[in-house]
Amino acid sequence: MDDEPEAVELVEFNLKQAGYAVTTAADGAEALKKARSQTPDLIILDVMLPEMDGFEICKTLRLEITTAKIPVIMLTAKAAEIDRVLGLELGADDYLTKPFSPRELLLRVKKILSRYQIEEKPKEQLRFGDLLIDLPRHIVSWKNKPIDMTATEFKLLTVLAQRSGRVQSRDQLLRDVWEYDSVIDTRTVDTHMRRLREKIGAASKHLDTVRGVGYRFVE
Amino acid sequence: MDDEPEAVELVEFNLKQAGYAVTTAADGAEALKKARSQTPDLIILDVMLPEMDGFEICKTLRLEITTAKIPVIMLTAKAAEIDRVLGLELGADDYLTKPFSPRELLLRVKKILSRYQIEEKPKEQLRFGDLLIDLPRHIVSWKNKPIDMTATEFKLLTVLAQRSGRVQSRDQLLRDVWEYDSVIDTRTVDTHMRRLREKIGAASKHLDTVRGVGYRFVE
DNA sequence: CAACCGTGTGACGATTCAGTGACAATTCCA
DNA sequence: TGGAATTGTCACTGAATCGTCACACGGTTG
Repeated sequence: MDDEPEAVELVEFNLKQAGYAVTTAADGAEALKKARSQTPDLIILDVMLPEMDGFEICKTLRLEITTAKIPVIMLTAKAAEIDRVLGLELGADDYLTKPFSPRELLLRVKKILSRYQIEEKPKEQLRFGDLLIDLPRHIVSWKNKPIDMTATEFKLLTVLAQRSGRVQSRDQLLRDVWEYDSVIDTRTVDTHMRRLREKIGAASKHLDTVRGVGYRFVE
Repeated sequence: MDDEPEAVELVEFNLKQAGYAVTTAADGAEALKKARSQTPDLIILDVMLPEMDGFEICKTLRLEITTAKIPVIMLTAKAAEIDRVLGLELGADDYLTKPFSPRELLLRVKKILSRYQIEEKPKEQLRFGDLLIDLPRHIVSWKNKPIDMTATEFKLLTVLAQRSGRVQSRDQLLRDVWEYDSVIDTRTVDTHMRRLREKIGAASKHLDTVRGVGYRFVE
């Protein structure tokens, strides 16, 4: 997320080389949008950006629940302390002054990620556009409006969403949602899918039927 | 804890100015001794030290229970990356390359301390609107009027409130409220929830039942 | 085109679940 | 020690939820 295309590419190339999945953004607005929708493990942010500067973005990221805890590394061309100060007080986790070596960047990234990985836990929230599934709160919401559903429906949706993109057979779902080696009819799954679709309304576009195979959650 | 007396003094002066209590050590052995006996909130360590170098000390600190969790900031004269790596791999929490400004040091110190403080303070009081739970006093009040309740009810309410928003299964509650791996019937939880709700009256709007899952405290 | 297969749908009885009142066992305290 | 407070269990009940069925629908296949 930088203003100089080549610099962005360089960073991207190096991070990808190192095995990280990288998404880039051309400006602040895009960066914020992607941060919200993808909730990355780490954000690298250039201070100098068109429109909204890096400080502004960092501040905004910190204010929103979904992005508040994502570590941020700030890139700055000015070595002046004041920039650093701001970066730190804004809650950035680290910073680099340009020019920096790719190796140095990788080290920072590695360090930050390892620090967070220690505390890392399985995802508590799954977000797909306007659909939010909050596991510990046991709440599903669509466009910030909570959707009431039964425990079974919640579990079914969760299992599908956690395996987003992969088709789950009815048998698979019976095992994972109903847990015991159920003596339950596989058609029961259909009924629950129907009820689930009814309840989540527009969000049911995420729930695909794969004829002859099973069901699939799509993003 | 440095090998150059003036530098130590400078750091000490600045930290004290900022209101921190500072202890210094002239060499590695002294540093270790003081770290063990005083268990400070933070250790600033120079890489270059007579006898035992900073890496050695850091490694030793990490090995001992009393000092393992104390955050360490490393100071190094060499900007070479390799040193940084070592510092990081040794588990230092941050580092500074010399020369550094006092202001920069203060920022790092502040940041590290705040990071740890956030994780460390269990709240003594929980307040949700008119409902106040005072942990050390063992008092619950609603609109400033104390509510009489039994120890079990208090614990139950506390556990739920401390995990506000997150659904707790009956089993979870049995583990956390009754503590031992209880042979108690999970339905017992229901009974206590009922009594709790009766006693706290209007405040029971905070106590949600999540059918098929458990109970949840909502704000 | 017609038979077929798999899925969506509406309805309904069966089951599960949490709230409730009662009661015995246990603990607490005077 | 004795009575009161607290605690754990149980059976009962209404309501929510669940599983199943029969049928409708729509695409696929021969």
